Amino acid sequence: MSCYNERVYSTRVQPRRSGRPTRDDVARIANISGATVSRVLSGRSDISISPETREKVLSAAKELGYLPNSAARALTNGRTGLVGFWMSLEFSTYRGEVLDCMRSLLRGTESVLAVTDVDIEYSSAHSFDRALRVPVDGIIAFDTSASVEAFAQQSDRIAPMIPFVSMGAYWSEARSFVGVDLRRGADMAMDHLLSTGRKQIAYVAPWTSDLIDSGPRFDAYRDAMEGSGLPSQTIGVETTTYRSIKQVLDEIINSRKLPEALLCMNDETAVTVSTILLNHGIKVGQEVAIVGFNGIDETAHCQVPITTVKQPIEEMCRLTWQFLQAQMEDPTSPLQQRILVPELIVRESTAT
Amino acid sequence: MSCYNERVYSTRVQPRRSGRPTRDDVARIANISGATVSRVLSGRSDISISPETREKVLSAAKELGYLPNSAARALTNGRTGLVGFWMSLEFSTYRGEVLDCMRSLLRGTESVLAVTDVDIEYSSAHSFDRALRVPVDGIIAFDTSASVEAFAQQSDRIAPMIPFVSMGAYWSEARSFVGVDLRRGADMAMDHLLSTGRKQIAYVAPWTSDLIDSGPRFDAYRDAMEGSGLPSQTIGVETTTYRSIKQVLDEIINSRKLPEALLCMNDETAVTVSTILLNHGIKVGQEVAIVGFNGIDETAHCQVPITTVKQPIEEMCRLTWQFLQAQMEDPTSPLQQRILVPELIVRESTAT
DNA sequence: TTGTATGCGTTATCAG
DNA sequence: CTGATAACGCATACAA
Repeated sequence: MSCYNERVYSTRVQPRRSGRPTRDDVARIANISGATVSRVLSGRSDISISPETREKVLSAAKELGYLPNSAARALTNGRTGLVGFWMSLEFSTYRGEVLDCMRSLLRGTESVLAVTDVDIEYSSAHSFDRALRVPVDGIIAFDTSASVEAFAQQSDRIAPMIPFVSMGAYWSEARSFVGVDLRRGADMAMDHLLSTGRKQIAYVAPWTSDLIDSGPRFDAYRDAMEGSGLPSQTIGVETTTYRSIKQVLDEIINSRKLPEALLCMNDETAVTVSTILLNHGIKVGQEVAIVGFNGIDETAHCQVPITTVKQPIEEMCRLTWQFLQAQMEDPTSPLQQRILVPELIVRESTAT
Repeated sequence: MSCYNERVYSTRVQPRRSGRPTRDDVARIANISGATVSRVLSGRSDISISPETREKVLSAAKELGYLPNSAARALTNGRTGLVGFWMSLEFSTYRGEVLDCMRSLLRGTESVLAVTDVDIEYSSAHSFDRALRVPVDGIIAFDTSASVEAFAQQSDRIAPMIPFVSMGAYWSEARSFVGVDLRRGADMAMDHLLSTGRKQIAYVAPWTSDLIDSGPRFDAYRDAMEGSGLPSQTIGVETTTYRSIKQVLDEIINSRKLPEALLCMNDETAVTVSTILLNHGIKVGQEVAIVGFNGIDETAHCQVPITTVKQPIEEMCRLTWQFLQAQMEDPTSPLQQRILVPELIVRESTAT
């Protein structure tokens, strides 16, 4: 390159150098080549390094507080060691239990879980784009209906390249998944309520969500009621907080229109409903039956233990991780799809 | 370079190419340069592109299902747009509420939260290394004592380079933090118990954790008891599950050695303890006082509302994010440190 | 408006 | 055992 052709990149919009010390900074201090620094710091045992060199590198690295740049590493290696876990970070006990389980599974592994918020309420495209900013080797999408579809759609081509397994209540046939047949679970719950003689059964869900008039839980409810020639009744709550549920229930109770049974879209709601009824002196189980979904621990230990449709969390997570590992090892491996059936756990809240 | 000097890197151990289409693949299809593809896909409005070119690029990208490689982008830009959120993914309601709050804060931002499991039980160095594999622009460490220390130690040099704010009960003076003075909160709780005449007060925590004989909560308990000339009594539980708490309590109740008050290390434990006592027909509040920590919603709505030391979640998260943003904008900005005081919320469980 | 060339910080290959 | 260097995929300064 001739001297008059020197390029001077003086005015970059954004500084490229992060300011952090790099491998070559370490090399300079240690008076050896950058390649050797890499070798030492790679921590591989199949590479031989002279003790003095190793020492020089390590002390230089320590002095500088050097930390390898993970983006550069990822670019070179073609892999990051990260597994993206897409889920709604909106809090729920069930989600917490699932996260807990997944975390235990990955603990012994080389992979690191990077949990990303995929917001159900917001535009799926937006969440989707954001979640994809995390450089991962594979993705687990847990209970994120919108994103699964978006991903599957855009995925005509890209999908086969990124290891992806969806897990939970929603899935796309185009990709690998471990699904839970909530419809079946809800059917079991309705069978149970109807076969124990309940006729006035209402479905409880937030009217701000899709669950209020669609999805496997609602569908099962509606079909069962119609199948028995009974009228449906939906109780919409603002949110699943104590306050807003109480507001709705108080009104119903005061107007003496409380049904014989309440099918709640999740356990938290069921527990709260139960508490409120009990505070009104209503006998949960005898007077009013309550059923929840997911099977969180609390349903077993609250004042009146609650009947619930328990998700097979452990098996779901285990299979998902297994499927994803297979795909990460061989991206061309065939799709793996499995549907699990939840379990109806009958407790006092639906006693006769 | 002369022809006899051609290097042929034919046999790489690991394939470098991920197999996914790259920017230049798109360029080839569209018959234009890679730079232009970048320009189109950057979505910047201050760059002028001819309509036909844009169209060509977009359709080629779509055809290939092209997705930019985030690692490469990060390397070039010097930033990833990710914020690392370090926390224990071991489930607890309090952690869930904090996560929920943080997520809301970042929702409107350009930044994406990448939640990483930092396991308290395991070697801090291990967790630490794993968490650092995520390429982030800044780090929030929530209630992760070991990692904060490890980071601060290693941080003599590196620390100033990576924006880092710790949040919650643990912090290092060497870095920015938003702390919560749990000691003060626990002092308030003990004052309350003692001033309402309780003398036999026990401290409840898992004996498998450090909390059983150290930390702000235990220290406050011990000091208050000693200060009043009262004997300390620690009740160690295996875990904070219903089963293991019940096992311990049953024994104590049967041997008629139940204290007048129980200071529980967290709300979940307090709620469970309360439930168990109530099932034994023991009047919570009158016969036995119960205090929890953190201030989760449930304490307000359970059978007997529980007195608790409430964490200032919202303010804590807001300040932390504010501090981190400042550091990310200007890495040389001075440390920001703040300590918040929790609030004692008195409820029926400590009624006289 | 578009193409060419450079560098981001690594790792792995090849030549000493 | 160590040093030089070619990629990895992208964004931008510069030239055209």
